[in-house]
Amino acid sequence: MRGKLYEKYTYVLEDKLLEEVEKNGQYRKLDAGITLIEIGDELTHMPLILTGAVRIMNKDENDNELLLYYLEVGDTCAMTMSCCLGGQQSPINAVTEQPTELVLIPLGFMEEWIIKYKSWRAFVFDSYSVRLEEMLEAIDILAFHNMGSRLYKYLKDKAIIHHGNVLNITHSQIANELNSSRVVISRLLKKLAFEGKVISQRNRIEVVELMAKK
DNA sequence: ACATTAAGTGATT
DNA sequence: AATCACTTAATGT
Repeated sequence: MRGKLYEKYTYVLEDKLLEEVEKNGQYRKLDAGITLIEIGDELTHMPLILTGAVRIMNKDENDNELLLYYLEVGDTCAMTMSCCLGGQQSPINAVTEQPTELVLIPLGFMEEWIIKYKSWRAFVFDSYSVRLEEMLEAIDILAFHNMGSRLYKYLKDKAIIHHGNVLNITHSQIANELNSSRVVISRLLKKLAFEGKVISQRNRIEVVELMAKK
C-alpha cells in the first residue's frame, strides 16, 4: 500500500501523518460490486480511497435505491466522519463501483489526529465541505429538474467514474439507482438517443459528449 | 427451437 | 412521471 498511499496523498497529508496512516490503517484491495457498508452497520473505520470508486446510496423501506454520490481517489467518507463521534449506525449503503484499493483507519484516530495534524484537520473539513456542496447540487437537481436531465447527468457521471464513455448497464438497473421505473428510463433514453446525446443498444449506452476526441 | 431477459409502445392515472 | 399490460427483439441453452 505504501507506494500508492504516498503517490495519492503526499500533497494532502503531511509526512508524519502518512507514516501513521501506514502503520495503523489496513490496506484492502477489492473487486467491483463488493458491499462495504450496509444501512445499519456500525461504523468502525473510515476509508481513504487509493484507486477505483465507491458508490454511496440511500435505500428506502421498499429497497428502492437512490444514488447519493461517488467516492473517488483522494476522497473519504463524510458520512463516516459525521457519525464517528458516537459510534453510530450507518445511514447509507456503500458498494465498490470499480475494483478499488483503500485504507481503513480505525475511528479512534480521528480525534487524536485532528488535534495533532493540521493537514488532517484541513483534509477532514475540506472533504466535508466538498460533499456538502455536492449534496446541495443533488438536491437542486432532485427538486427542480426533470428526470430527463437527471438521467443525463447520471450517465455522464457514471461514464466519468468508469473512465470511458461506454456503459454496460440495463435500463432497469438505471431505474433502480435513480428510483424511477424501467419504462420511464427507456423512453427518456430514446429521446436522448434521438437528440444525438447518447447511443443506446442492449446493455450498452454510449455518451456521445464524452467520446474520446482525436 | 425454446426460454429468459432487455427494451419498446399505447393507454390510463 | 409512474404503472399496467402487452409486444418485439436479443441472447443464452
